[in-house]
Parts: sequence; structure tokens; C-alpha cells
Amino acid sequence: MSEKQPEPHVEGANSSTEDAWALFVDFLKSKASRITQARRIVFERVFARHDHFRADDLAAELASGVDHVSRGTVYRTLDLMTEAGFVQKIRDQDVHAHYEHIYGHGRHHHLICENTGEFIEFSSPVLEKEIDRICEEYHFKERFHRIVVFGASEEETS
Amino acid sequence: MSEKQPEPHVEGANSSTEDAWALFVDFLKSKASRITQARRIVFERVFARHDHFRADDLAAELASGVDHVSRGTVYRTLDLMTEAGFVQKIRDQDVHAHYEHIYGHGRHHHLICENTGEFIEFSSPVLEKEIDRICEEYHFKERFHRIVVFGASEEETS
DNA sequence: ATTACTGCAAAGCATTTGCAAATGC
DNA sequence: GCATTTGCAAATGCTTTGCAGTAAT
Repeated sequence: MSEKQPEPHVEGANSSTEDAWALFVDFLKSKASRITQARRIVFERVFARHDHFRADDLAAELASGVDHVSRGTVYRTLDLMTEAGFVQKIRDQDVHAHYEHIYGHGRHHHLICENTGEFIEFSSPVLEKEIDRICEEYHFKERFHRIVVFGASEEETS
Repeated sequence: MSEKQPEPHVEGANSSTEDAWALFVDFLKSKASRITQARRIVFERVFARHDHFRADDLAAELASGVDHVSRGTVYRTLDLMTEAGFVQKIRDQDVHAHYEHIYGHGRHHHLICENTGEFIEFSSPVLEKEIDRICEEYHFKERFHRIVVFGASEEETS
């Protein structure tokens, strides 16, 4: 429901936190939302890290630190930052695990239609080969990979 | 923890349920596990569906049907079937959402080292272009896509 | 007869939400 | 001063787990 990933509003060349914050302020203003202490704290903490982080870890950190921000607010602010395009949520849409049986199927990947929930399967030797190449380049021993494309099927008859 | 996705043991050309079941029986025997009613019911229900399904839906179905199997057992059996390579779990490893900030970064994807937890970023025009091509082929309007490769970095010095 | 498996209900755990109090505008 | 946010704690929802009873070997 609150899971949107629109085209990013930002695409700066200069990535200083101040510049980014100014853009976030603009974003908030454009939504008639308020510039609050809590939002500033979360925003800066996110930009202070240069690694990947878990929402829950950040929430735990901030819930117990000096610059206290509650869990709920951390999650709410991350949603805003995602909407504004400052952060990317690294995980599938759905919280829940899906399964499919693969006995007798070849390996394949999915286009997921966000309107209908439909899963369209595809496979592509080009993708497989390129991924192999990338793994070699990075000296990475692959166990398996996953490719998911989110969007909308244009098959609709409406 | 219980989330393993080893190389599939099976790769049949003939995909009748009976054949598959026989292989699952072998798999169970090889683990000194038992061939039970509940496992058979879950196995067949999974093979009866040709779509993607949610663990929870299956669990709900079986928890209330004639061939009653409890939620816990459904989950446990799906784990076994995943381990044996009969089903594929369609979702990232981790239950939890990860974030990263993307302000000033280009779009990229990840190699995730399962030993160290390290995220290695890469980008590949070849992949992007091929995905565009596939979307066109399927008349699919992409919103965004995700590529994740799980495995092990070979950089280790140990 | 053993010992693994099942069912159940309770626990886990990340995330979301309702609501009164606090804060930005 | 009024509306939005926050903090808190309770609720949610999927998944996992402990344990006593049940079934497979």
C-alpha cells in the first residue's frame, strides 16, 4: 500500500548531504508536509551510512540513541525518502514468500504485473551469459540469481 | 537459517507428479526422513497447481480442507521441497527490507556474498538493454527491475 | 518399541497503525 | 491556533517453534 517506487525526483551529480537535504525539503514542501526534527535526524543518519542497511537496524539505533526517533517515525520517514527517490528499497514488493514448482521447468525469471498480480515467465540466454560474465569479472562464485521486473502488462482489453 | 537453495537434485524431462513423488521419496529416504501422509498431501497439492502460490495461501487451504494438514507442517514440508529442489522460493533471502541511498548513484544491481553479507554493486548496459528488449517482446511496461546474484565472493584471503 | 513427525497454540519479529500529546507553521 | 507529526504501545500478519500426542519404521 505504502510501497511506491516512482521515478526518482533527484539525480544529482553533487551528493553532499546538505544539497540532498535541500532537495528533500523541497519535496516535503511540495507535499505540504512539514520539515521536522525527526525527519532531519533520520535523513542525516541515512546519508551518514554508505552501506546497505536494514530499516529495523536504523530504527533500533535511533530508538535508543541521543537523537531519539521512534520506530514508527523511522519507518514513516524511510517511506517518504523512498517516495522522493533518495533511497531504494532492496527487496521484492511483497512481504510474503511465493513459491512455484520447478520440476521439469527450465530456469526462468519473472515480469510481475502490478495491476493484475500476474507472473509472466521469461528466459534469456543473453541475461544468463552476461551475469556469468559479471561474476567472472568480480571473481564471484554464483549460487543462483534472481531477476524480477515490476510494471504493467499491456495486454489489457479494457 | 532454514533458507537454503542448493543445486536442485532433480531436472526431469518427464514431469508427472508420480515421477516427482518417487524422487521426493528418495530424497526423504536419503535423509532418513519419513514418508508421511501429510508430506504426500502437501506435495500433491503443490504439483496440482501450475501457478505461483503463497506459502500462506497453501497453508490456509490445507488447514481447513478435507485433507487437513496444519500450517506448521505445510511450512516445514515446503522447506523440504525447496531443499530437494522441487520448488523455488521466489523472494530474496532475507525477510527484512534493506535500503541504500541512491542520491548521486547510478542505477545498479547487487552481488550478495552469503559468507560475509557483503553487497557488491555492479551495473551492466547489456543487462539493461536486454531487459528492455524482453519487456517489448512481452508488451510489458516496466516500472523498475531488480537483479540479485547470490553466491560467494572469491576475494577471501583465508 | 523407537524416534520422527504432526497439530496446536504460543511466540517471534519486522512493520504498521490508532490515538493522545507535541510540534511546526 | 490549527493541522500535521510524533511517540508509544498495541495490533498485524506471516512464519517459526515447543511440546505433548500420533504415526512411521
